[in-house]
Amino acid sequence: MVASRAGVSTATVSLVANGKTHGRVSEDNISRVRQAIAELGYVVDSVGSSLAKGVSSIVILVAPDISNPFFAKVIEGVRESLGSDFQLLLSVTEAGELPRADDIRRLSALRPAGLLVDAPDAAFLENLSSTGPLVLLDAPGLEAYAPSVNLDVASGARELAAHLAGSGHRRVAYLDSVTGTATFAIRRTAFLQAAAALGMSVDPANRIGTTIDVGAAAEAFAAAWPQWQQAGVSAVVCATDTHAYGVLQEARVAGLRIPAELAVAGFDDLPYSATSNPGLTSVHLPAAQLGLKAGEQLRGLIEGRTLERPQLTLESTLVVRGSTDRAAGGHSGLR
Amino acid sequence: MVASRAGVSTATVSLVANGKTHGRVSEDNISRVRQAIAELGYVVDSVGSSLAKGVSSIVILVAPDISNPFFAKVIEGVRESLGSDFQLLLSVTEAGELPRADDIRRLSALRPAGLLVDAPDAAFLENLSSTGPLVLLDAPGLEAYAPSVNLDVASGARELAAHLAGSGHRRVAYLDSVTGTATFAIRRTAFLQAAAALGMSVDPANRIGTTIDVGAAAEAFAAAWPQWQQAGVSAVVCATDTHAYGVLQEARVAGLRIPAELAVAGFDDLPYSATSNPGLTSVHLPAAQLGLKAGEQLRGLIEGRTLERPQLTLESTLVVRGSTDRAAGGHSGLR
DNA sequence: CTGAAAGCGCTTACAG
DNA sequence: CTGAAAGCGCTTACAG
Repeated sequence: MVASRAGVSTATVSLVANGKTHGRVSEDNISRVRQAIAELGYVVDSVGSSLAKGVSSIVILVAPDISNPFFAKVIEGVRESLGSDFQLLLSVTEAGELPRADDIRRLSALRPAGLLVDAPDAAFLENLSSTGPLVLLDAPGLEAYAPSVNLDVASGARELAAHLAGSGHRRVAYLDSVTGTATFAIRRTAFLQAAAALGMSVDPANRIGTTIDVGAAAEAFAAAWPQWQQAGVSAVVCATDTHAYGVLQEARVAGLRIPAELAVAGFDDLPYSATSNPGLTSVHLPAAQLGLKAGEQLRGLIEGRTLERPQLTLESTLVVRGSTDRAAGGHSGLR
Repeated sequence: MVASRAGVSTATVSLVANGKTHGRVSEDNISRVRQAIAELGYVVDSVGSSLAKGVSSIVILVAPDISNPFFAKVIEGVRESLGSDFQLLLSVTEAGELPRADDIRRLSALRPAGLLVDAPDAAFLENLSSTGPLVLLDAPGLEAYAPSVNLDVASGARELAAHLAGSGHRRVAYLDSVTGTATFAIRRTAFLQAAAALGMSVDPANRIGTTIDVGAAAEAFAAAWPQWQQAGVSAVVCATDTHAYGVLQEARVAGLRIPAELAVAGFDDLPYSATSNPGLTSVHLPAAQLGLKAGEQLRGLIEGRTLERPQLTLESTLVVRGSTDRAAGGHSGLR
């Protein structure tokens, strides 16, 4: 080790590089080593270090859907809380898939300092034989497996129901997501329950579902609308903003006035929802916070702390825009 | 090492695990070791292996913009070509940023088998002191730094110009991206040149630019349209599909008939462009191929081969849809 | 406070 | 064809 040529043993260099000098290295040596490190641009070889320590400085983030503006925010939050002490690396799988058992084994062979898993299912967690620090994101109902950070989508769903009821809507349609993720069941159930309590009816016949895809949602809406219209539906709630974009698209084609003839709302509050015309009313989910908190929890675990609150839930809030509220406006087209 | 308990030395196990048995291990031992490996679910510890070999099985993909449907396709291609011999990990940076020098040093300390860098700039490559296998993606003009796989956006731009000229357009506007990336200069230059050759005018006054953002593009178009209209502009070409979505959005609000009163086209052919209404005419870029070829080139480098063709260029092609061609149709709204 | 030494889990000449 | 041994770059008891 070249750095040791600046006066001391490799052991001392290691101590300094790891900040474990307290009461073990003289001030004199500390500064001498620091200078040598700076001069040589030395960076601790993480492979050697990992082998000796039994663990690396890599944190692996596993997620089924990385190409998603919502997820980009989550990542930002994770980065912020993890800082530069850890290398955040994204596990890349086929779109919409979680890594398979042998992928996981290979990832474990990297000896990551910790694992962050977004939107897992029970089967995945069952297989996950990893023993290291683990935090789940957006895994409602799976709290038994590991500390997790969840989103309280139900509260936002109730706010949305109240908003629509307050705007005078009485018959509402629901455009669901067909993926079996727990969050969608929660969104639907919470909304339906609150709607019923507020005197709005969501006829089972007026509930449909598609994949999370603008085109699919658009087609499904186009096919369903005549019937919904006949049934007196004046508002449609979509399980995701992506579904809602499909509805907005078809509604424009059909010349439907929004929100006068049809109010539209979604969940997620994706960036595009703020700039679309009309703006899309949506249940805002704190993506960056989700990442941030998950990162903090994982740090705690890595540092061997016991988490005071292993289960965290973040609030969702309704953002009202032009798609349900004429007054909410948004920018209004050509000037 | 537990696996060696199945009869032989660790050296033999290592040989089998690495497939270096040719003429060095007896058939007998090979199968005995294989069985032991299977029984114990043994996976080579990549940290120990990396240290001994001096290189890991990690391939790091560095990119400024991971939350982009186009990029998701690129990743798919990379995965396919890299297979399971390498761990593909995404370096996560702030949105739109490439990693800084010390990030890179830390990544290098992981001893990656290779590096894939998407859309870099010269400054980044200057700093990149990494010595290992390196392949650039979408880095026109930077071929001097490393083997690269590029996109021939110019040919698509020329096709687009021919298509618009053939549809009778004479005055065209251009909505550019303001980020300095080389690809945008190429898109613009190629289109303008071909347009001029075909007798279409793109008045400098009818060229504007915004960030890659639907809202920003929508506003800019809204502000510019009155003048464009007065100037007789009948088509607008956008540097990205994202820009075009903004134009389509505002055009709908204004009640502009598309493509009759205004034809709109973009670059990238994002998934949404196929399902929007009208569908968006766009220059298709082979994202998955880009990733696939880059992965193949990197593999070659890692395996010590000399690349027969270190510089690859993939063709772009025009996809004509309803936004420029009434006949191209697309699905047509409520049935 | 300091350094020599063992060991992390592998791979690879090397001698047999 | 096979195994003992050295070594990859670090960290961490341990003895001083």
